Amino acid sequence: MNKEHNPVGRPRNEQARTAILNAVDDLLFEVGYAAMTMKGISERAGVSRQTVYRWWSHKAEILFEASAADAEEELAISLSGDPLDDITAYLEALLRFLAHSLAGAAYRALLGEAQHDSVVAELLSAKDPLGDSARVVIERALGKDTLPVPLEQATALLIGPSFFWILSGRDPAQLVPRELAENFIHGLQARQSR
Amino acid sequence: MNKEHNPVGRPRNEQARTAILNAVDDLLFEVGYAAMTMKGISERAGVSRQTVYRWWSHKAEILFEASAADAEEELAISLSGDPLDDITAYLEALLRFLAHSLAGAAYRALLGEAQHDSVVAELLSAKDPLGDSARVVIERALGKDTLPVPLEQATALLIGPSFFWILSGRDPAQLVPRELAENFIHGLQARQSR
Amino acid sequence: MNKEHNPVGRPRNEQARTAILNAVDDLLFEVGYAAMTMKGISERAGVSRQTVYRWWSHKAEILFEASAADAEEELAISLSGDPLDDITAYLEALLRFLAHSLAGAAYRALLGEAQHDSVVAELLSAKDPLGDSARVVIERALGKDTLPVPLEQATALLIGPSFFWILSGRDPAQLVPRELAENFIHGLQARQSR
Amino acid sequence: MNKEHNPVGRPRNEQARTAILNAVDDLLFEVGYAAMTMKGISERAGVSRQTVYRWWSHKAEILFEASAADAEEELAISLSGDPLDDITAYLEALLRFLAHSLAGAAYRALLGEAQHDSVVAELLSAKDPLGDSARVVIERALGKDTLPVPLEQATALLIGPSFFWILSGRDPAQLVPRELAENFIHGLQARQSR
DNA sequence: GTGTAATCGAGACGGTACGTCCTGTCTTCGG
DNA sequence: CCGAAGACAGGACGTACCGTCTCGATTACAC
Repeated sequence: MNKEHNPVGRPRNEQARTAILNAVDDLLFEVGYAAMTMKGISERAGVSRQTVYRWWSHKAEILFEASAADAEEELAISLSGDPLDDITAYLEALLRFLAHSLAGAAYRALLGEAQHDSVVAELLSAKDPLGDSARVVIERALGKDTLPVPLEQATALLIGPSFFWILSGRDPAQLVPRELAENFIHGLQARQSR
Repeated sequence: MNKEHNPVGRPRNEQARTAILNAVDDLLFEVGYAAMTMKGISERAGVSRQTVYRWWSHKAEILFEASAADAEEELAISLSGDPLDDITAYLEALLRFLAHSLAGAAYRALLGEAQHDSVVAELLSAKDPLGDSARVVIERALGKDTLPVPLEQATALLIGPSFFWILSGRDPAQLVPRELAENFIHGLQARQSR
Repeated sequence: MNKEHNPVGRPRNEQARTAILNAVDDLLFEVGYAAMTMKGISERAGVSRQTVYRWWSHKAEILFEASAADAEEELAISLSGDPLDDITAYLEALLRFLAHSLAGAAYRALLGEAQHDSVVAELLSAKDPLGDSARVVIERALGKDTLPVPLEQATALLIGPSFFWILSGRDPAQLVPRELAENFIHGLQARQSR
Repeated sequence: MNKEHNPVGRPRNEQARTAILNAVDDLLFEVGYAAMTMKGISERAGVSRQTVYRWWSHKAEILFEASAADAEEELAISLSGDPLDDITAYLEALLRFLAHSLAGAAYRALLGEAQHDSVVAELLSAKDPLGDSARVVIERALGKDTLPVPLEQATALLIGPSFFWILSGRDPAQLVPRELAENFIHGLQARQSR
């Protein structure tokens, strides 16, 4: 009733699907995004090339599907109630994600690709783990209605500095999440009190 | 006296060099970074493939050399004396560069590539047009000694939000440079007055 | 029963195979062996370069396969019963093959290549159209058991003079097969009667 | 009087010439004819590429010049007075030359190349070490006027079998020069006595 | 001495083939 | 219909040599 009602023929092999997603994860770690090829993925997954192409068009899509859930999870934090603590915790998670996590490496690779491949750009704009997680944290920690700037801009103020720092190749150890959090909150308050 | 006075062998052909740099610029605009190939560059420049490889190893290197001067120029602003005006002007230049300029497209492509190619990453960290320009502006507009945070972090606070906004594919028209500038300055002042 | 009954995967394209063999024949005639390249062959055959390399490693192998059957056919003669006539007919066929036939040109090119390429040398020693045909003719025309010298040496005596004449670039018209045949037979008989 | 009377400009460097000829000899032995390149020759000789091209057009020309004298010397034999001994001695020298000598390897390489390169063919027909040496031996050993066949054909009968044997890749040890010599002489006598 | 002219080294140049790799599609057989 | 296997056209990869060229430096002869 609720499924494709008459899926005639042999059903999709779920083992093949997960083997491919795992292969992509492994290869990202082992050889990097650039050296990752559709051929390599299929061979690593022990799957025919056609099977990969049947379900995904680009390696970006596979990588996106393979890492999206991890990204969401890694960027979700439990709130304490204290705004400064919460923002700090979020920035710590963000830095960990961007600089040290495999899902974050996948995200950076995809975002890099998106700069010169509109298909990947569209993929990313459809599901935006950074923006989504930041929106949630800001709403919960600071309140949606008391924000002196639109929520979307606030996410950019929150994410931007760390994002730039990591993507421009700077050392993540030089960044202090608590200071960034203070700066973010005080900046908004300064605007508010004018 | 001050130059290499005995360059043995046939000298490098300067026309070939500029033809290659121009070809890279043209191709970036016409077909985009991903579809730009060493073969395509050499053919567009009317130059042998070997000649390209003799002087550059990767298309990234050529693009970097072709766009570095433009980037520097586009990000340099003349200062008025008023900090808010200056920061605003800089952010306007930054947004124009990242979102609309050819040199900016080159920069974004290279930065994207740097996420999964350490050779390109090194290339970019050697010459950092965004950081350099931001450092200059902050020093001149706000004074180097009165900054409540290290200069390097301040550049991240200044550049980060716009950088994230554009690279994550958001609409540049939704960003108001003056507001970003106010936020940047007030945030720093709030820190200072604590 | 007698064939590979389970050839997995897409079967080889027989059209591509014959197109390549024809292309090699054509190119040998049109541009000569030296100017014949793997690239040229693939383009002439309307076939991808990979497809050529998939089945043959060197142009020599293709040429060998393309001309072996023709060589065998051109060097096979129908026997009359008279030894002198038969040997004469064989030498006529041999001269025609070496000096005027396309398959002969292929054979000379391969033999030339074999002088400085051991891979080609092995190829030729595995299938030796001159030796094979001469062996047959001598056995049938003169009898195997009455030969005063080993069969193998007899083939060298039969083939050698014409072979040297042509390969050293001398004019085939100056060679009279009947005289060579007489000389060959009388030489053997002289040995025999001692 | 007998030399170029006014060779203006810097004279040719004789050291460079011999260095090139030696390099060709060395490379023929070390890497073989096919892998021998003009670039490799110049580098091995410690000479600029232009200097090689100034005096020779093809590697075949250099190799020819480098080996012609050796070939002539190796194929010249001192006559004893007994025809059978002389012919046998010549065939021994011929086999040694073709199968084991460096100059012989050069000759085979050039003759091989001549099968598909008319420039090399012309080179070889201008100076024919095998034919020349065989003519001399036959004239001296058997007398020019008593030959029952034209001298040129006689050389083919003498050289041909060994020539075919070696160039077709057969084992030189299986060939007995004395038997070949007997066969050659008896064959001619049989013709004569008819 | 002071041209003039040819040689030599070094090495850049436009070209072209090399053999390999990956792309995305296809064609077969078997589940 | 799905999937494994693998052939196919196409095209870029980076390398090697080709034969030519453009330099500066050298080495002879002629004036």
